[in-house]
Amino acid sequence: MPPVRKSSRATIIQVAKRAGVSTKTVSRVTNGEPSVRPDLRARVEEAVRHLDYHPSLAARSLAGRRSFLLAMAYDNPSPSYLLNLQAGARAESHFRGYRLLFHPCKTDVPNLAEELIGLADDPGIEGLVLSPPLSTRRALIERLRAAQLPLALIAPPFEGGDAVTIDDEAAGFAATVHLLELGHRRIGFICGHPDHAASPQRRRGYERALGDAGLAPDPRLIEPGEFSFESGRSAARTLLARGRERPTAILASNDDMAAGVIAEAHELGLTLPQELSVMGFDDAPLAQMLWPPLTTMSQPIAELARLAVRRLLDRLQGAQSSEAATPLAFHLVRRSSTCPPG
Amino acid sequence: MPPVRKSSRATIIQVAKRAGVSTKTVSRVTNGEPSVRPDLRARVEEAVRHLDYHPSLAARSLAGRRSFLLAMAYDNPSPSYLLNLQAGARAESHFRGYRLLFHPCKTDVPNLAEELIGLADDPGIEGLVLSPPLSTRRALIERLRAAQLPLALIAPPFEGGDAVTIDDEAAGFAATVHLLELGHRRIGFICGHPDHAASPQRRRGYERALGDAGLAPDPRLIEPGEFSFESGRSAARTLLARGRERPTAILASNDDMAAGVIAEAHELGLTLPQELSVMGFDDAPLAQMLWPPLTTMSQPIAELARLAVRRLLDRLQGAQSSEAATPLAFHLVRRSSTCPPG
DNA sequence: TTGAAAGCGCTAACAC
DNA sequence: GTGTTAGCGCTTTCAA
Repeated sequence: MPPVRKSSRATIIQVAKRAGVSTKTVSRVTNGEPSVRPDLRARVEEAVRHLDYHPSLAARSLAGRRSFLLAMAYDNPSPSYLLNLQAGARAESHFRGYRLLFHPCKTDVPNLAEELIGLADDPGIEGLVLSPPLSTRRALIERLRAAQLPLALIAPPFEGGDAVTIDDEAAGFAATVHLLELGHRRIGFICGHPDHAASPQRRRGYERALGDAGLAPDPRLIEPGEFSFESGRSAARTLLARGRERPTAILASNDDMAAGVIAEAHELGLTLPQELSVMGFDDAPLAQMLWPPLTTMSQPIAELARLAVRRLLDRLQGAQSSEAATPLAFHLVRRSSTCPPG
Repeated sequence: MPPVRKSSRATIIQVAKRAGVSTKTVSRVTNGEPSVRPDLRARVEEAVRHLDYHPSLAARSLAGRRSFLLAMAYDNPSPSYLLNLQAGARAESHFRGYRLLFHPCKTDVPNLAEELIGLADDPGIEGLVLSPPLSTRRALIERLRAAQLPLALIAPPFEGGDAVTIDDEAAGFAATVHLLELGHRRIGFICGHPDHAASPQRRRGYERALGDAGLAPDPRLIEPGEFSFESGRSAARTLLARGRERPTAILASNDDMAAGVIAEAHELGLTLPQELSVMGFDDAPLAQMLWPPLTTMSQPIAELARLAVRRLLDRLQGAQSSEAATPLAFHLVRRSSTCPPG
């Protein structure tokens, strides 16, 4: 089985010859090492351009004992969320000269840790990006850390130099303020998956906004959820069963659950948004496809993944920037699912 | 910048030593070449197991001048569709010992062909999987073929040994039959993107089903679309503007457009599904999050990608199975967005 | 059917 | 700051 496409590319030797330097100097230039005289560097760069030289990944890996490979593992939380994460992680990896492999997996398989550690051997990854819900499994993460696998955690529910998060409290606060400003006083809240860091934080923001408005949080207005459409729907069923006491607005911790609220409200024959305002988090494509279009808090998902990869690569390359990352910001996207209480 | 994780894995030499054979024999065994005496093969396999030997990708690539790398290029048609495609392609690649890189790109950048051809040099991919809408750009594909880049095309609108499709005509037929069986006679149809192979085929199925039921297709019941939510919505606006003449059911060529139809129907104050039945294609997660939940034709998207990769790899490895692939089947998923006309 | 030897293209270590 | 040399771990001749 011969290769179908022979590359016949220029090698480092040809570049060195043309530039009149040694191969080692070419290597130094292509690797961005500082100690090369500017004139030599320029000659090498000219030769590289002229010969359209691309260093062979295989040779670099073999000689340098590094794979230039990262993996991102996930257990699909939601297609659009995941795709955004992929895009951000890919962009940063690419920018830094790394390739990124995606590794879908199941959170609940018994030896997931071994499976992931195995990635360091078989494809030979240098580091692993873990996205929710994998990044929330404390035991898993401890196993991986013990195995010396460099990690980047996206939005985990605990601290660590390798974690990158979002300012969920502020987002929960801002979302609630939007509803308060519209005039709502009975605002229902549907929590996210309890394992996820965002969940308690968003709830804290909600409660703080209520407090600032002089309102005491009512436990009967707060329902658990799991980030799924179905969990949102059943939470809405409970919240809306309270007759005249029911909330005039519901804030769901993500768009999928908000879709569940909307479905349930339709089922109950409520007129939206007049009889019930609904909000979500994420600004997924879904938000625009619901009826009415969903007001939601948009989060910079791709940016989060990009940052996670950047920090991972920084650490891999020795820059000990181990202080925690500053949380990224959200913003409100107003659509038609919210209005003053009717 | 030293490697952070030194692998210190067993090499082919140690395996050869333990098995009492030459490295070449080990190589033959690990590559599944036939001409090795069973007893030697057994000894090698024992040694491989015992030493937990994994051949080094880098060394294999360098010596064998192959990268064991494939890429899949796409311009996000819809998150869940894409994720399914990714999953199928990944599964088959992995099964065959290949890694798969994802390459998101923009259909309309001027030198997309060069960008993709570049993938054969820089990461050094051996083959490229193209998914819609990239697989529909004839000029692009011709450039890539001319560059000798082995291709797999997912659902392109034209023939070719490297194309894998779905039986869209049958699907359009089956969907229409479902609506006819419910008793509908005025059935609107929203076409897919004109570039996409599926579009005319689904429409053909729709018209054939109508014909079989003794109905003449009415051009005023057929609207163009582009697979997007917005295009579905504006098509619905047109179709539903016909007063008493309006269709009692609308068949949209995908779920996103069906979501647009539903949004428009809600806007118009129609009661669904009694006053309007709606159907889509794909069975995306979205279908379950709409109100009412969407009846739709489910397609084996992951399977399609898997098949595309299989055929690509077969060709790369010399098996000239160049006859066209048999189209894959759909099936109907009944939910609540369709009912007898009321 | 099997093995010996010669690289694949690059980087590491060490000299200069 | 720069060059030389010896591999990295495998596959490929080609000979036996």
